[in-house]
Amino acid sequence: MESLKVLVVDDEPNIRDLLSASLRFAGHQVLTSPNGTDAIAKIIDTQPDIVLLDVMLPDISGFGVTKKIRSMGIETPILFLTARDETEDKVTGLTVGGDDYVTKPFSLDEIVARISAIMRRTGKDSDGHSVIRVGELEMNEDAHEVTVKGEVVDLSPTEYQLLRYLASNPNRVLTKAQILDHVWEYDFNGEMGIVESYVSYLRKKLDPLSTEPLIVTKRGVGYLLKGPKG
Amino acid sequence: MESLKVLVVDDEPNIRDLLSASLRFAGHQVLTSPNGTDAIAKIIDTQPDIVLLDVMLPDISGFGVTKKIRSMGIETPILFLTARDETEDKVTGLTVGGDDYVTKPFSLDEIVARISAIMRRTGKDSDGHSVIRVGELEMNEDAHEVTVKGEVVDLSPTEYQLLRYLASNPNRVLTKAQILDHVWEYDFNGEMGIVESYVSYLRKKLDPLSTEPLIVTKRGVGYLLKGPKG
DNA sequence: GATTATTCTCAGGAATCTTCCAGATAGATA
DNA sequence: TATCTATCTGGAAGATTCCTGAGAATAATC
Repeated sequence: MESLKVLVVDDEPNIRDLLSASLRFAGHQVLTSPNGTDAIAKIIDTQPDIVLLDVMLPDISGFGVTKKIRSMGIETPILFLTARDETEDKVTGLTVGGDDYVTKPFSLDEIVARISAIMRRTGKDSDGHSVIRVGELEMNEDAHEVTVKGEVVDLSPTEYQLLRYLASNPNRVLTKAQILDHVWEYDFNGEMGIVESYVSYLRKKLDPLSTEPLIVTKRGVGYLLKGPKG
Repeated sequence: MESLKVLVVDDEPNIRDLLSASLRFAGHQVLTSPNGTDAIAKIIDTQPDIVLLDVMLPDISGFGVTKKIRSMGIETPILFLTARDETEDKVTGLTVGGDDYVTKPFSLDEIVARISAIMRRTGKDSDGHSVIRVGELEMNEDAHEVTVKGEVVDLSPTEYQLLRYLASNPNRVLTKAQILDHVWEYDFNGEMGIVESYVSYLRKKLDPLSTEPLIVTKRGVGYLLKGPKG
């Protein structure tokens, strides 16, 4: 994906920093804003490609910000961030067009993936490759479908996200800490043993279909997904 | 469908913004107008392909606008927006020719579908494919008829709209929030559980006729309609 | 005005998923 | 080889998500 200009709007500095770092690493240009009024100004001023917008803001709510900018004819796609227990029902009428929303707490990889999905749908992403392909493995992001040598593999949500993270970094060792940070929610409080468990789950599902093991353990370091070359 | 020039006339900014965003995403060019006099001027000036016209306007009523422009020989098709409690007789007399009307509150997908229908009827849309075909499923938009392997399936209005939304995005996961925003009315204030209910209804009607389940649940993500190939 | 159809909510239960634990296994080191 | 450590994996509790039937409220139809 080409570089995008992303505006992150959230009153919690932690969330802003987390998202900024993650999105910058994904190759995007990031702007941040702590409240609604400032966000509106920045949107008008800088015309970002996409806005990550917290619904709960100190001054104007995320919904208010949306209405305001839409009334000015600005069609920038928005990815809403909402608390889980909050308003799962009040999204109606807001995810117009290509918009979407994720619930807090989210995983960083989830955000990056959703941004890609939105940009693909709005057609602003030229090389919209919705398929990740590594050797015999294929992940269709639109359909959320995984195949190995054409055979469909059924994965749970976490299994899917883990595999996507590995497949996005083929032939590269990823430490358990990195995996935990990318795949699990940012407030996850558990041990790294869970990564081992999920790698095990993936192997049990993937290896019977592949000619050689896809996920390789680098003892003392981490894991990597084996690609065709390198 | 090719790109259309649409004029949205409504005094409520919210409605204008909602429709603008939705129609722009559908690939149309959108102009807006807050009242009757301005609308008449814009119609003469810009010659839109279709007009979305609120009946209740602060100055001249939607009917007045219609009479005015028709008297000038402008035959642009009109889609009236009316409040539910307004008498339907009033409207029906005026929806001559290719015109149509929807009651507020409406669902965004309904509007897009009605526009397609009008353009097909008035013959201005060349490649207007009035039949959605996904695998064994066929939806005839003109006749509002659904068949699976040739067998006719009887659907309620909401069931039909849900299926149309799914069938318009085959092999693509749609979240419950997205489904709610596209299929249900924009001021719907209910839970997402209703999407589950209607998916259940659809499955009960469709699956007995199809060789394999059409609607697939992507746990933790949403639903998708399975098409013939990847 | 009565009957039927539809919409929507709710709640129990089923199915699946997440997480942790502990014993088994394999690799590294002395 | 013996020992230590890291990793693997099965099991199980608990949580989450999804499905579906039942019923009330509303709208459409005759």
